[in-house]
Amino acid sequence: MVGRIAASSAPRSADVARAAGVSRKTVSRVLNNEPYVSDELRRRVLDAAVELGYRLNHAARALASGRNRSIGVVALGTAGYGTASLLVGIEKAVRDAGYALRVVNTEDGDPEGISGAVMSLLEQGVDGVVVSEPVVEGEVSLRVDVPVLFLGAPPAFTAARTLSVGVGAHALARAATDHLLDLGHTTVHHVAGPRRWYASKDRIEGWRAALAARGAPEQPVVEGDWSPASGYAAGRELAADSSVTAVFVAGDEMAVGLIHALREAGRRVPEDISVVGFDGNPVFAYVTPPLTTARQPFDAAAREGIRLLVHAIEEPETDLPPAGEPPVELVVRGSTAPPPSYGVG
Amino acid sequence: MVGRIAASSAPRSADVARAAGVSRKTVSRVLNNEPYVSDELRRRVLDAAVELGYRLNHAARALASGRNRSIGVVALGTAGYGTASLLVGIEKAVRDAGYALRVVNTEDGDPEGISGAVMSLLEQGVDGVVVSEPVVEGEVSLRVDVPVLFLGAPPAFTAARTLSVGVGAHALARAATDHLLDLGHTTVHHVAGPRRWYASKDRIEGWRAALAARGAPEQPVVEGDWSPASGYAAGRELAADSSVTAVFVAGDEMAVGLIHALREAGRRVPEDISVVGFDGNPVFAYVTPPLTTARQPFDAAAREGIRLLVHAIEEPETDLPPAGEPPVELVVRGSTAPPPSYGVG
DNA sequence: GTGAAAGCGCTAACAC
DNA sequence: GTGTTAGCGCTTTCAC
Repeated sequence: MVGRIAASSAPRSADVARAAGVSRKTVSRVLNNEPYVSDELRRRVLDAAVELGYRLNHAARALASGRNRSIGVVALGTAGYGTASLLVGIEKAVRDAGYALRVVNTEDGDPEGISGAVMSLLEQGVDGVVVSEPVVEGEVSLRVDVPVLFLGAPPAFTAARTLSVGVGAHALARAATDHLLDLGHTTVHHVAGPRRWYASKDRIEGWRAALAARGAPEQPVVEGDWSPASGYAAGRELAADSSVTAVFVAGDEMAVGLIHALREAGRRVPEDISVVGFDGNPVFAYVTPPLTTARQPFDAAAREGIRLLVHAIEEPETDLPPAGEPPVELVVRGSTAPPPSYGVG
Repeated sequence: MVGRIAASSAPRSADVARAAGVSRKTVSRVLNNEPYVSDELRRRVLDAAVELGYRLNHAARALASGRNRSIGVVALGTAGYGTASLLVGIEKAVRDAGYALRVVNTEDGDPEGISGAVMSLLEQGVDGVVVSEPVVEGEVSLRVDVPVLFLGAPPAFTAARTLSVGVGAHALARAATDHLLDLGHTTVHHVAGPRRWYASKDRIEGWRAALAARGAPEQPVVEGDWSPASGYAAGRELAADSSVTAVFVAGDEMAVGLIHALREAGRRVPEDISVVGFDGNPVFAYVTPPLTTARQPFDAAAREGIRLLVHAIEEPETDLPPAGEPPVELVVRGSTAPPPSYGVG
């Protein structure tokens, strides 16, 4: 048998062990921060590893240990502020927890797409899965043996261990509607996202609850698709109805489109019609009029969700009580005002 | 030796082989779409795999074969439209190529942060790395034995095999400036991103080239940080200078902030001052005035970059000529107009 | 066309 | 505290 002469091949843990004059197992212990290694050996191993430019092979570790130290996320393939903010928050929380992140987008968060994405993540070997803003609850039943976190919605499919962390959308929608009602509007119209999205339903319900609590008349929901163009279309529709004085829109971008249509139709915002958006993208503080909006706690939700998920991965036995919902934050800017006085407009 | 009784443990390729009545190697061949397997056996193996709910173990495959079928991306940890669009494009291209995606963000794309991120990706076992919009060229020298693609900038560090795909920022900046000059403005001011970003430099140079080509006087660059707030600050500064009639801003969000400041200061856009943004976020078609902007070809750049990267991974021998730059796309909306007539304003 | 043996780089259980 | 022995589940020779 001829020895491998490949001088430039990457060093393995055996090389580090040899260089440090210890066994491979000791190297393994040091690399995994396990106890029962003398400080002296630990030093020697670490020095040797740096010296050789050694890099641990995660695949081998995963195969031998059964643990991957990685988390997979299923996200929506859009560059929208909400989706992107959530992903950034997830990545940071995952990295801080010492895990690697694998991402699979679904073009359209339907149950089949999501289950396919989860499947591919499972093949890749993840210790946990995050489903970011699943669109609908479905009867997809996957054999998933790792914990699954649903972010921004209740579980969208059955799995052995599911967790779920909301963004407080119901309370946020209610606060947005209450703000308009407090200003003196007799009722509030609502432009929602697509019905099949859980996020849409949640906001609709919050809006409805606020209306019901004040005995305000409920209005038919106008349905958009999150795009500014759909908000614009909704705006044209609502501008035609002279009784409209206040609108709660389920997304900032739709709200901007709506305001544009309203102004084109000669309706002033906020003098004639008040508008509240949803999300909290800071850039809309600089449009005319600056957009009043319900800020979603993307970061806090991601952090809290990953904390729960990692706990479920590392200590499957003990239940960790979820922390309370993050505070409701309504950002009042210039797109809301009291309704026009009767008999004056 | 007592057989494992764990009835619920996940099936392995040996189980599939047994169920199909073939050897493990044949299963492997079928799963990897290798030739020299009879259709009949192929069918039997596939059926058995589905029957047992078999899922391939990527870690084991990576360990045995040395290939991971995964690509790592180093991105900026921001939810901005540009970064997010690029990531969405990368994910889709990677998935279409049959690879898995691993993501590591850097809080701040400095050389140390990037090299740390690349290192962690390498440990995870990726076949290629994408560095999305690195901030600066640095003297970071990593021992990277897989191909590295720099997206939106030239190579930021040395590696064995580097590729780079631009977004045509220079040409885009030049087109934006030319548009303003064509309208009759005698010169164009520029609000840039942070100097240490490659993206900022590229745009500055395109702007400068356009000015120089017409013999237009060059103006000092105002530096922002991509945020709308920094655009607002730049707007206050520029509003104080009555000679300003046209501004090319290196990012849409800064442009929106700038316009807000201009209008607050009593300068009309576009009547008094024309503004062009950069990126192409569609929502800004719905603000007042609708923003004229240079649209970055995020998707095309990501697709082309990943095509090159995958080629470099799979056929390291042959060089693939990069396709031409994508077409320059200037979206003219309402924030630009001819300069105010002399003696009238 | 198909199968048997060996081993990828690491960690698990055990011995010392 | 430390080292030894056996695999993790797959793909790779190479024989048939």
